[in-house]
Amino acid sequence: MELSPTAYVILGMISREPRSGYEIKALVDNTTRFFWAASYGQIYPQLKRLSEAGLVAGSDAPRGERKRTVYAITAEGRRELEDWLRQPPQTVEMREEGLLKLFFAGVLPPEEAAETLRSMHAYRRDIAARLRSMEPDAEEKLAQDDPFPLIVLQGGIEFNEWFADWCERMEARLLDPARRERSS
Amino acid sequence: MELSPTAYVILGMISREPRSGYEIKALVDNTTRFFWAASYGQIYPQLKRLSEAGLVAGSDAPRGERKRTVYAITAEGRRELEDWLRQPPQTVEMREEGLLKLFFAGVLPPEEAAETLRSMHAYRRDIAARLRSMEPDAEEKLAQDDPFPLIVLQGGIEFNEWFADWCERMEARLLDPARRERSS
DNA sequence: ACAGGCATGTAAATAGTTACATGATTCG
DNA sequence: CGAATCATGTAACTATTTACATGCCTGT
Repeated sequence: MELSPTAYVILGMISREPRSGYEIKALVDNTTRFFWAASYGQIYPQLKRLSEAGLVAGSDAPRGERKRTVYAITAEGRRELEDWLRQPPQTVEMREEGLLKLFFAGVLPPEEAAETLRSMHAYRRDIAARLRSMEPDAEEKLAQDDPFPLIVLQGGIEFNEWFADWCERMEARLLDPARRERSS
Repeated sequence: MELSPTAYVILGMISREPRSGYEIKALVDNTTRFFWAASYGQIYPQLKRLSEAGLVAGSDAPRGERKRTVYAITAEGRRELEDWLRQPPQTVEMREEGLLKLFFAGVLPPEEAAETLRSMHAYRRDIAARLRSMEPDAEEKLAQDDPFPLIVLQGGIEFNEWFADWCERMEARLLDPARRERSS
């Protein structure tokens, strides 16, 4: 069975409890978005396909009068998820417009090039702060015996802090040509 | 003028000297690929569009009998490139299947979850080594008075080394539950 | 009454990859 | 001679985003 990575996001998100498409989207936006995003345009059609393939099972779960369908993972779906988790990860893609601009920044005078680094720094600092504010949430998950969301979140914090720090160091190096040699 | 980021990759790559589509692709594969990739299917059609828009100018530059077109940036193209460089970077996308698997790794027993970290570690270590081997090349560029390719490359090395190290630390933490508290 | 969140979906457009086709040249 | 590299391109497919459409429920 060849499933798209987005399909595995869905399977993973319902592996502990059944959820609606809307809830899956909200969860993704609060957790995996930073390294794997998904839109409604992917989630709802995928749920339909996974349901047809027997990897998830939908059931009506209205909230009051508002109708609602939650999807649960099936035994076959769980097998599929576990098989995927056991394969070494393949896809690694990154699109960082900041690094791209920095790469070409020699076209501009140094002061304007440094501005790119300042934007990148501010962005990474903000993301780090936002992730930090999400830590208590993930610590709850740990209490529920799943340490991984917290590990990944702390990795994200550390990464964004490293990146922000790197931007600062490179800005300093850029504005002070004497410091151009490598510090390592 | 609304250009795709790939268009700016092309403009940037020919900002110092004219190049053929083939050469642009090769350059991208050796440099920006790690944070911004481009395929022939994007490059050749883009070159045509940029040429029609007057941002680049193609001219015949055969090598022997083999015909070949190199594209040079025009004054208008350079203006466009510089304007773009002055805007704060927007696009940041990341797809890291490893982090995704790690996020859901609670589904598997710890020893199998650690295997994902080992794969990620090996991958990042190899990338770091490959980038290191590219350093002499970028140091040449610095001699040509453009420090940015080297800065970006060294950032890539540092990032991959940080990531590899993080994977090692998380594997240790995972296999030794006593160490579960945060070290910071 | 209205804003905001809950809830499900689709259509259209854009972006991007992969595979293929073609052919010349260079190096061992 | 054969393999690798230079060189240009397109077609088909897949993925993904964005915008739109619809309507209910809750709190102020």
